[in-house]
Amino acid sequence: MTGDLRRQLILAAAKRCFARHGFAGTTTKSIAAAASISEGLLFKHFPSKSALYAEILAEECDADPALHRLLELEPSTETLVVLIREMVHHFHQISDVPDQQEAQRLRLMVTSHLDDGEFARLIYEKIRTLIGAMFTASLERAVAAGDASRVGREPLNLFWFAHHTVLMAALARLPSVPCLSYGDAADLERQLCQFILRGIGLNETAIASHLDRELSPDPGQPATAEGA
Amino acid sequence: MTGDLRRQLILAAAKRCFARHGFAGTTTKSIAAAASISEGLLFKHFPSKSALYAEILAEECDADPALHRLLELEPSTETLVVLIREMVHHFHQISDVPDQQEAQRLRLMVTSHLDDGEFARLIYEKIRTLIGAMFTASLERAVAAGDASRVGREPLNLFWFAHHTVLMAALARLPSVPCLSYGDAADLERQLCQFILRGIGLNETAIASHLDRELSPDPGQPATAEGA
DNA sequence: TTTGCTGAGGTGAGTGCTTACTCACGACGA
DNA sequence: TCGTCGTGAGTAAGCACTCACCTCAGCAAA
Repeated sequence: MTGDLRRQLILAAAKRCFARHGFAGTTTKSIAAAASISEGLLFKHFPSKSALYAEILAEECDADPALHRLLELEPSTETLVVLIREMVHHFHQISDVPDQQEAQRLRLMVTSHLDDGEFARLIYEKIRTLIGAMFTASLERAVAAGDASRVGREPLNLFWFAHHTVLMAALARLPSVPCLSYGDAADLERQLCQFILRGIGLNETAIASHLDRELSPDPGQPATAEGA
Repeated sequence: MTGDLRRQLILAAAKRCFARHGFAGTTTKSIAAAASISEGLLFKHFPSKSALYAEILAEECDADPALHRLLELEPSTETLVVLIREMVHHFHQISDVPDQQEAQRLRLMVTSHLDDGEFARLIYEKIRTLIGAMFTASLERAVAAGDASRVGREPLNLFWFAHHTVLMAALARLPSVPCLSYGDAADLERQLCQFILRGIGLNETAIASHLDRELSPDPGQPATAEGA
């Protein structure tokens, strides 16, 4: 077993532990067990539990490459709808596939809010630089095209509101027994999309035409709409 | 010092500790210090750390009495707007007043989502029984009055979406350095209200008329719109 | 081929410290 | 002289972290 591979295995195991039990709730013993090694070896690779945790957080800061596909689209009402739809789908699927990469990222993100918020700030900033411009530009176009009404002087806030909604909805479905039993859960993604699109100012006709246009089942691996 | 009073002081101190550092991150020593007593006395009042934690969670399940004021209103578009406005205000103020009762409740709520979700389910259920009917009835009236368009077969989901949005917005502002720097933060409450009211289907004219109607600064202690 | 050395991968029994929790005992009002 | 309030020095277990030691491929001299 080469050192670098072992290192990656430890990081993966530790991420699972930290995501599920938080920093204080995770013991180095449990990490070592999850990685199927001795505690001694763990400390050969990482100087301390904190250093290991810090490295996981830093690693998670790297943005999702699948996201970049969205950024090549032309700003438009259509793009706006796609953006929201992908974002909703991305968060929605987190709780469907258990113990998955993205679920861990969500947990780390939420944990950070309860802590000093440092990690969350980094992620938010990364999201902002990646999709902020695309979102506001698309909203501008939508307003110009008569698809949306202009709302307030801070269109980016609308994006964050949307992000809040889907993140919290995903969090509520995270425990093995979901915290909330939505009525008509099968249609949940669509309801979320409609709520958000109306919220950011799109009118009913624009929503109806653009949201229905793409009822194609997701082709292969759909782009995720952001990073946490 | 009477036993029952001491008990309450311990509970209050422990709630602060648990809310800030989580269950695993809190030591009985720190709780005793926060309550200005010895560890020994702590265990005279509570058989274990877990029992103390459980009692705090159970206590938090009791609904907010201030909420009941809202429930005496007649279901209407106006009531709907008031409900959302109060909910937004309630969550918004959490991060303004640091180390406050409601902030602890928010932390416990979020922590539960990362854990087994048991506590969160109880709270959600309590909220649902308290305001579910009022929300849906008001939305019905709004639709009937031409103030809102009917959206989907599950109006209650819309309420949860709204709840998600404000809860997450509050969470983002919880750390001493907020995770997000909203543009034009002074107007944030109003922007959130507009986002949500549009999201649940109210039309622009209804929002404009009802939201502006009550720009009166909150009279005394405003009712909080829910329990977490 | 054999031998001996090296250095990285890996272990498990420690280390001292902290944790949750206990207990013998003092203070004191009823 | 009780019983309640309260303490501080315990205890055993668990914690992050260390260290002496083992294994074994790789490699070069004999």
